[in-house]
Amino acid sequence: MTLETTDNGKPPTIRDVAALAGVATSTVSRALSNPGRVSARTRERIETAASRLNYVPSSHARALSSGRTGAVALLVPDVTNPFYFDIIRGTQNQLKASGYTQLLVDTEESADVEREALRKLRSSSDGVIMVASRMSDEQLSAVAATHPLVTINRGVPGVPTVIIDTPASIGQALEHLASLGHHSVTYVAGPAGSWSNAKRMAAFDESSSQLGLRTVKIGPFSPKTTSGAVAADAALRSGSTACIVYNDLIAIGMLQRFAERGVRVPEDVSIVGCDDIFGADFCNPPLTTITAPTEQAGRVAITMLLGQLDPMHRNSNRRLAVLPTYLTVRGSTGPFGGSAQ
Amino acid sequence: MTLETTDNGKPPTIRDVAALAGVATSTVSRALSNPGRVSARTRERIETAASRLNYVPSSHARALSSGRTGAVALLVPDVTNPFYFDIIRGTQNQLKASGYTQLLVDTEESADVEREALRKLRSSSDGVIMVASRMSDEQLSAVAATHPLVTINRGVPGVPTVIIDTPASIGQALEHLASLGHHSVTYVAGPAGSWSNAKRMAAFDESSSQLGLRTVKIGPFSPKTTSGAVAADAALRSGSTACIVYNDLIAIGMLQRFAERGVRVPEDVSIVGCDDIFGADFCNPPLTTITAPTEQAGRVAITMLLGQLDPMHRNSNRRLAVLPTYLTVRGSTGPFGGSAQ
DNA sequence: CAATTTTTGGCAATCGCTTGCCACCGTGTT
DNA sequence: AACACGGTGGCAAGCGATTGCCAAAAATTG
Repeated sequence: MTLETTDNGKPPTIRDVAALAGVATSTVSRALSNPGRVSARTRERIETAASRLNYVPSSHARALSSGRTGAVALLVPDVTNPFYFDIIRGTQNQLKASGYTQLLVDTEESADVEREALRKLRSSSDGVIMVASRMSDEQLSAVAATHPLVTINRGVPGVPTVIIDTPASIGQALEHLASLGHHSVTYVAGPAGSWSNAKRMAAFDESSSQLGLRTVKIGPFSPKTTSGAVAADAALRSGSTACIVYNDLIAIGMLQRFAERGVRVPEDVSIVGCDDIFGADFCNPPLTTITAPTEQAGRVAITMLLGQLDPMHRNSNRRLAVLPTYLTVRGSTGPFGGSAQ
Repeated sequence: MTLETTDNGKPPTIRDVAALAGVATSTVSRALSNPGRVSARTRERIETAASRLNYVPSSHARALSSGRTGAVALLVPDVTNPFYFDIIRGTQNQLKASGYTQLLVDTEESADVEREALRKLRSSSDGVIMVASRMSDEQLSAVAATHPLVTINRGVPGVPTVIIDTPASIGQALEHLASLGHHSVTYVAGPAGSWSNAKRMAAFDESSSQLGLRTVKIGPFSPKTTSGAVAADAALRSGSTACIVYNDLIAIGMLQRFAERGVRVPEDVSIVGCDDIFGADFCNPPLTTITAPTEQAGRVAITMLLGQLDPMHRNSNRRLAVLPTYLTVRGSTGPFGGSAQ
């Protein structure tokens, strides 16, 4: 039941409200966005008028004159990668709670697309969250210098970042494998340009040498289940009895391939994934993986970004958040040969 | 390498470009958005100037004066439901191809949230796609009357719609079950307010009576894997040997519960899901399901919406698209007792 | 009760771009 | 030679808000 009293066909503007309330537009503007600035009586009159007209301020007009857009852009490498689902959900929720709108952009795992998107969005958003950006440190720093920016899973000196500390759990995963009796472990690498892949690989190298494990590395592979087939075949050829895989998507693809080839998991080969995405708990066998607090990452990133925007929160101005992860053991890891030890 | 020649600190405006090119702002505006309107020579000069300044028109200013926002809102009941992810991907891709921006909103499966979002977005988007809307027919018609709207999986008379015709394949699924020897089939219902649930249930009723199958209905259940446990227990109590489940999320949850309880699928009970979401192919056992062309649905919806917006395309003005589905048989269906027949 | 301070509300400029209307220019027509 | 006309480009009026500045009104003070 929309009663647009001033029904000239177009949606009501601030002027219509002002007229109905018998005040100037400036007063309406203040009453609505800066309550303390007008007396309670006038404010009330204005609010009544506004709701009678079902008035909604034009975000564009507001953006134009105030410079604030009320929107935050989220740049994600691939919207269909389940890993990002919960990040998107996290940012979405946190933004809505603060009255912001989310602009979602799929950057197709390309630095160029990221750059192009940034160019366009710079003027139409108050800030940007970039997830697993492929851009160079210099470029990201440059962006951060002119526009509020928070990165997720991409550390850049001087740029506020939230990091899901998957590498920290890789040691734990390797210990888990070692204690099951594995001596040789393969790292199945993700995309070449990926920062998190580099970090995971480095942690793998370090921990495995500490544990005295023999290691092999294969890849890079695209982070999709379809890469699993090649990865699985390569893993088999590597001669290791266990794999740590860049992410669950590839790991699940490998599981499928192993099933096809009659390779038993975990009797013939153990698999550890990363991220604990949707599906990791119900694939066959369920995947042992490093669980990541992805939704929290989204929320924290927004909190940090809003902190940059709103001078109120300037105090709580963290520049870095490192979120802990943990190993979730399921059915895809076990002793080689299947004998409990 | 950003060379903002007119570097006063702020991003360049159309005025800067005009000055550099030695023309009026109106000419710049036309050169950029209405190429035929200026001579080739001036246009070129302007384009050079614009790119030298790295000029990007302000979408807000443009929206304010022209009324066109270049944005389309996508209202989705739950951004973390994998079913919607390919829709999001589809709209995203199609929009980007047409130079539009996507505004993603999670409506939390609530008609109220939908209404509120619409109120806000009406002025900040050129059109809206609503997926599986919970609003009433009247409300949706009212929205469509004042704002370009396309619904997905929610038929409303007079409102352009794209429907994924899952009900059409339910008959096929029932035949499949009947031919495996099942005589009693349970429908595991989705949310009460859901249009697609109603349609699927109706198709289930009709086809099952045609096939002379005994039927039971249980539910409603929330479309999440976590509902699967209750649903599985209820299904067992129903005494049927097979289930058709509102969607794959619930179906996968049921699979997990059955495994916990030691109920074998498909020997003890057969399961058919709907949608063929991410995960349906690698759960245990892989799910027989009705495959839906979700990404295509997103693309088609955008095409229809853009058709409403752009007078150019007014001719290709379809009001309804029905996308066919098909049954994908995997491991979760089989003869009762496990004996091939 | 006059003087001073604090509130409250209005005026008008401004944000960056679009677009209707008009003027000018160079050709083509009669 | 006078006139008409299509092609170009400029002028200026918005679009719907915000906000600095100022004046009137109200509250406080001595």
